[in-house]
Amino acid sequence: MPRASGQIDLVKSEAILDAASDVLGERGLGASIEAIARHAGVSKQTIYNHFGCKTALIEALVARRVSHITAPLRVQGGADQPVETLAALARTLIAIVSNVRAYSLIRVTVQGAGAMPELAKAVFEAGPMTTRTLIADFLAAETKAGRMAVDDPMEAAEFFAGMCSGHRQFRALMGMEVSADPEQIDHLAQAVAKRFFRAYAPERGLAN
Amino acid sequence: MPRASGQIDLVKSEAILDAASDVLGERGLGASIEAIARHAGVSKQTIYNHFGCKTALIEALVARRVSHITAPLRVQGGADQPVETLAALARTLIAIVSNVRAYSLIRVTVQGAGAMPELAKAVFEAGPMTTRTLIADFLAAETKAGRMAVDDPMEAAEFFAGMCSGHRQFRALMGMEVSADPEQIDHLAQAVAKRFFRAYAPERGLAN
DNA sequence: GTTCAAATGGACCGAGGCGTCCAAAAATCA
DNA sequence: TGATTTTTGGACGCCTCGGTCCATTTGAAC
Repeated sequence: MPRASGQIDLVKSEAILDAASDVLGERGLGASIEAIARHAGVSKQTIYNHFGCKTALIEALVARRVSHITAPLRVQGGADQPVETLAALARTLIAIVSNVRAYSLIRVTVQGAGAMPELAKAVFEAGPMTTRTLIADFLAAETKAGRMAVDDPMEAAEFFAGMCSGHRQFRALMGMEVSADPEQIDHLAQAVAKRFFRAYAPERGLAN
Repeated sequence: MPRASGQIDLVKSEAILDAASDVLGERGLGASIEAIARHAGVSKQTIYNHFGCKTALIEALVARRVSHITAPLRVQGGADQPVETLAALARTLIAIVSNVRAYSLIRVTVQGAGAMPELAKAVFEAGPMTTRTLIADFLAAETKAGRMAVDDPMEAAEFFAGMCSGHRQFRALMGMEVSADPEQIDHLAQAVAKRFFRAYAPERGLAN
């Protein structure tokens, strides 16, 4: 019997998505399908065989990346000192925000915001939004345990995330350099945690 | 005698820049010159008479907007309660970040980051960077006066700015809705000021 | 009203991109 | 080896856009 129908090469699919991520990240939404095909070592027609059209390709790309985003954000509980958990959280967040490579997706989304708003929403929900709720949940729990005094967890989570990203997000979006030195990140994360905890510490027991 | 040479209509120039701001903000860098011309009520050729080429038009647009950005950021000193000044500052910052119209420029810059990096740098210097130094200066002064205890003013300024922008910047960049209700903004600004001050208050005299 | 630059609008060119088509080659299973 | 599908690569149509050209109109200064 011949090869069964619909057996497109999944490895090629991945390669195409990788190439799309690279090329789109570099040249933006204006990057041509041909460029992606070249970069993937694949013919243009194959891309159309796999994805149908350019927007479908981009949607697939975003969908795949989105599933990666949520992964490293699990709140690693355990430490009974909130400051330590906060610092760990901050370290993760800052690392994410400093990872220039991850911005290919976001830059594409920003560009395409007008043409495909659902995409922007999906990215936002998968990224910043889930992050915020995760942090908020943690803060609420700590408050209930009496270790912190957070009146509005969602708001506070936003403050926390904002402190972590600062201008880094902006810089990265603009294609400017962003230092990803682990030592600096760690220092920054500790500062964020210390100050944030101080801002929301219970009345007595102000840890330094 | 005839009209002197080089007397292009400055009013038209402004109209073109306004239109460019609108259309580019809506449709992104991909917006056509013709669309801008239509929106400005001007012929395409006129745009070329005034600006030469598309990138020059965009540079002019950015330059004009950049001069607007810095304006409302003057630190209005006077209040001897740092919290009040902080709140005023936060209100201004949040308003800026919530002003969706202002993002036409930024979105264009993000898109063009690859093609014209000097532009991105100029926007960054004029906007976030000067903001940060302004805030840092204020914090340093307050610290010197003993009303606050900021060890690293630049870092703290970044935290402050981050708390103000939060996800709003991100959302706006993605073309999503951003509430600009003055009442909400005011509430948020007060929360930022209160928490930030608490994070950096001198050892004694923790104003609630 | 005369004069000359600026503005108009519409045709035009060339480049480049999306998406299609197709015939030949490669890969897969029996 | 044979049947069948995918892949390839290149040509093609179509469209949009940046930018130019030009004949005509508008309008400001004299």
